[in-house]
Amino acid sequence: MANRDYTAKTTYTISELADELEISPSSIRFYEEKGLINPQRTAGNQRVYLKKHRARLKMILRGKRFGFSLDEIGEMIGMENMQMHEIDQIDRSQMFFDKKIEEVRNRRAELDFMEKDLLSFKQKLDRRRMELEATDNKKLRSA
Amino acid sequence: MANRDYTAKTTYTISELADELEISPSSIRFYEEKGLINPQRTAGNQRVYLKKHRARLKMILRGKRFGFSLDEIGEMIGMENMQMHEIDQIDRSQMFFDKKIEEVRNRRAELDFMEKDLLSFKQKLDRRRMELEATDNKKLRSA
DNA sequence: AAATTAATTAAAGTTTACTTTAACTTTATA
DNA sequence: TATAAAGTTAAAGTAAACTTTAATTAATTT
Repeated sequence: MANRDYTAKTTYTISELADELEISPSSIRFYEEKGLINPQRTAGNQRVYLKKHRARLKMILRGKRFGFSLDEIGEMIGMENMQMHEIDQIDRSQMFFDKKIEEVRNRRAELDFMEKDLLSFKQKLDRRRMELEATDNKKLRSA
Repeated sequence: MANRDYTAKTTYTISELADELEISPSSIRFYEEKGLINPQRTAGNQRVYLKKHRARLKMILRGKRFGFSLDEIGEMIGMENMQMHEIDQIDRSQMFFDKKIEEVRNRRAELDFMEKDLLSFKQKLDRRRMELEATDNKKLRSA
């Protein structure tokens, strides 16, 4: 296959990624400091990000939105990259992930409650709106 | 109806609520300072919480777990309690809640991604486990 | 080649959400 | 009724997650 280059983007500078993910370059550097991501470097020492780094960052942001702390996210990443030499070690990690998966599933139920809270706020406004409209109509008729 | 008292609990001290909701009394005081809750007081100035305060606290905690900041939660509560005198005002508030409800709904999709991330970590471990077991069996046979 | 523009680091600063402390008062228990 | 346990406030302290700054170097544009 000769000379294929569909100009598909495969590397990113820090600010390209920052723009795309709507976070600041310093946040990305901060995550690196915390050991959550390890980009390559150019000859001149500037960070170069590949698809996998972008995917990793997206995962970090999802974890954050879920409510995991950066330390927790770091723990997961650490386990993912760990050399697993013993069945026991694997079992413990599996249990760790089972717990996290359950947390995620429980969270779904909470979202339902949250939605109910918000809908009930909205309905309260609806009722108030109908009252107001009734009053306004009365005023209009009597005018 | 004479003398009914099913000893059903209708008031709480700060530490009773704190214990039940698994937060510290100071957190509850902190939420009060932020204007998120307003308990009654005893003659001796101690806080007394009713069912509605308990419900309010639960809502605050749900909001927090969702990722709303205390300021955002305060904004919602403020709108709930606001005197709505104008249709316009109501419309703006409705739009506010519509946006929040959409956020909650979008979050459900993210939970699915999060779960996928975690499941894929787990499967990686599964594969590693099978490799390890195969190797161990070989060793056993050759021993 | 000169001048922007973007990147680098280390360190200090900021915000949010609490927690702790201290000095004191109220309520419950022995 | 004395003692202990729980509550009160204001103010200072803390941890996490960034952000800002400053001094410097690299890459891009004109």
